[in-house]
Amino acid sequence: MDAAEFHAAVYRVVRQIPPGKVTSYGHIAKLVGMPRHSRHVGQALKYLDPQSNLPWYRVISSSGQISSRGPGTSGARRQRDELEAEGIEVTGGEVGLEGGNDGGGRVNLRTYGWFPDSVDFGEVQGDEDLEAD
DNA sequence: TCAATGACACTAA
DNA sequence: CTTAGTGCCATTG
Repeated sequence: MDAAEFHAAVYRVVRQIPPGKVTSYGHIAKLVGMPRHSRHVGQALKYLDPQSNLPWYRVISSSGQISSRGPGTSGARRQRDELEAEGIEVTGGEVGLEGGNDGGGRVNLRTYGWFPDSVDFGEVQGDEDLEAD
């Protein structure tokens, strides 16, 4: 699979994330068939066009933590704002609480997490047996 | 080619 | 709850 295909696959999955829900880089990587490429999922999102209406903000780390794109960047701040706009509660990252805070907060995956075994943008794997929560 | 990097994940303490 | 360490692998200099 080429980088372009990988990116395209990531975009397809991200597009399936329902409003008010979030998922993790690792899970997306799993859905596209490359569970070890969690880091590259983030790369794909970074490489996408600003014009794209892709809900990249619904993708966070497996811990529910919004990735801090580094001090001086407003990416995390925007992401937190978008998530709150979707009705998602974001804890931490309160501006003004700590100096140099770029807005990195956290989302409760137990409430807003979206982790399907597969997505319906194409074919699915006949996986029926899974652990009960 | 080698070395360093990264919008990560997982386990242990 | 936190910090530290290890694994991961395409991309980049």
